[in-house]
Amino acid sequence: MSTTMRAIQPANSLPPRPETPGLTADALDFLEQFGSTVRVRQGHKIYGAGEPAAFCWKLLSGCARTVKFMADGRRQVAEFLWPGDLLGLDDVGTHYFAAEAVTDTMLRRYPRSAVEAQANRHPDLALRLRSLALANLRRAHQQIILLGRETAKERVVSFLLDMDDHAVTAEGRLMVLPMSRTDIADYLGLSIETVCRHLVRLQREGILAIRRTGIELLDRAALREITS
Amino acid sequence: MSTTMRAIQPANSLPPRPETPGLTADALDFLEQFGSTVRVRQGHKIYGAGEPAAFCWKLLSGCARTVKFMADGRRQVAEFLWPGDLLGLDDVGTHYFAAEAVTDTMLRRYPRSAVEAQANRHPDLALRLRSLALANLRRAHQQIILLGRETAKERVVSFLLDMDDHAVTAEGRLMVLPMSRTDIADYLGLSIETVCRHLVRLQREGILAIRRTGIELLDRAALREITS
DNA sequence: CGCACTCTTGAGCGTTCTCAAGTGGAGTGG
DNA sequence: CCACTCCACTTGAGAACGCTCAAGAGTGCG
Repeated sequence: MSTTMRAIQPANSLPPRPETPGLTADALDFLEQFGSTVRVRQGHKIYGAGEPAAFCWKLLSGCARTVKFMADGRRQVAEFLWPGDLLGLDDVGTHYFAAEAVTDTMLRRYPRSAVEAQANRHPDLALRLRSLALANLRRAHQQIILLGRETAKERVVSFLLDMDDHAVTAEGRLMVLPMSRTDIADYLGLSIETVCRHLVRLQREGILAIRRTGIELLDRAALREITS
Repeated sequence: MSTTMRAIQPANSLPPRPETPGLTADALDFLEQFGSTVRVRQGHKIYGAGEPAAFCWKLLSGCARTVKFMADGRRQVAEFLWPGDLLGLDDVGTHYFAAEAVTDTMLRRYPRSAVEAQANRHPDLALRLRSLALANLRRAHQQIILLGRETAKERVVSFLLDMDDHAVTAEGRLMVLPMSRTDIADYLGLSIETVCRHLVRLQREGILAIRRTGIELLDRAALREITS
């Protein structure tokens, strides 16, 4: 598979919506000796669907996505990745999803053979890897509920609240969304127009403001009310 | 979380649609000493959402489902479980989904503390647990694509092909579906009426026959064509 | 300034949903 | 054994939500 494993949960004021265990990266630190740093430019692939899962990756900077195409071109985005997140650990033989850079990214790449070998010798690393897989699984299950049973408006709001934990810029209020509307639509199982319209509708309700460079959340309580 | 971990992949003539690694249950065998056998009747809960994940379970016989309710009653079924499948292993602290018996079931129950303790000492068990988590993750990702980007007709057909691997009766052709239409609808993110209508439509096309006790697949090639 | 691209807006359509009624077994009690 | 009830499933009609197609607005870049 191609999703990701969230390695570090940043200590935000708002707790992240996916309730992940408090993981730190320390148990992975001694893998550093096997790592190499890679740069992937905006829009380019990190790894492809169907390719052997020879490496796993840690996102150092930028934003990435995991995607899968259907035969006729329909696309599903499974996850967005943020600095500190791990990619490619959830595929056994070959990658199920592809991974692509949403913005210019820097990554650290580790051979899977080294990871597996170390995991065999260090129970704490094995436990960490399992915890990461389970944290990913929980997020996948949350996405299943979102896609299976939430309305378009609820999906957009859920997305905004999720992004609120990740995409906040240093200068306060404005939430910068590095991904395109198309990415958001394919992540939420909607059309790009539906995403647009609901954002505009929320803006008219005074809940948010759409800016040139991002979105400003004006009434988080109202957003949380919508997702109930 | 509350989904399941598929322990054994039965050697069917048709390969199962989710490409899981070839797992056998042997590495879990020495947990048997900690297990106890439990019977859960049709419709009753095995464990509830939000409850501490104190046990994990192996389904010995019958069929089970993992479900989650939204505040207003909307329901999502995450998975159906079959004999040999493991439940409850994918939750860290508390169960995210609930698990319920679709039919009368027999289960084997293991304390998580014992599982964790053994996993710490036996790297092969730790690896097995991780493989199970990753197999579950892959199936969750397949469900995400189904829910995000497939049409109602495609979802119903995907479901039928999945069930074809599990629910086959000994007496040949008839596929017995132990779960209700409501379960199927909540699994596929559809309304019960939409599931019905598409089944009838497929029957009219001569692809299947709806029987009192189940469904007979008449043209599997046509079904596979639909999911492309 | 013009081109390319993303995002927004509009109109109309279609799939799916909701609400409602009807059907048919399975089980129960007379 | 036959009514009666209950429940799951099916079928129908109409509405609603989200999609498609199309055009327009805004932005960045050469």
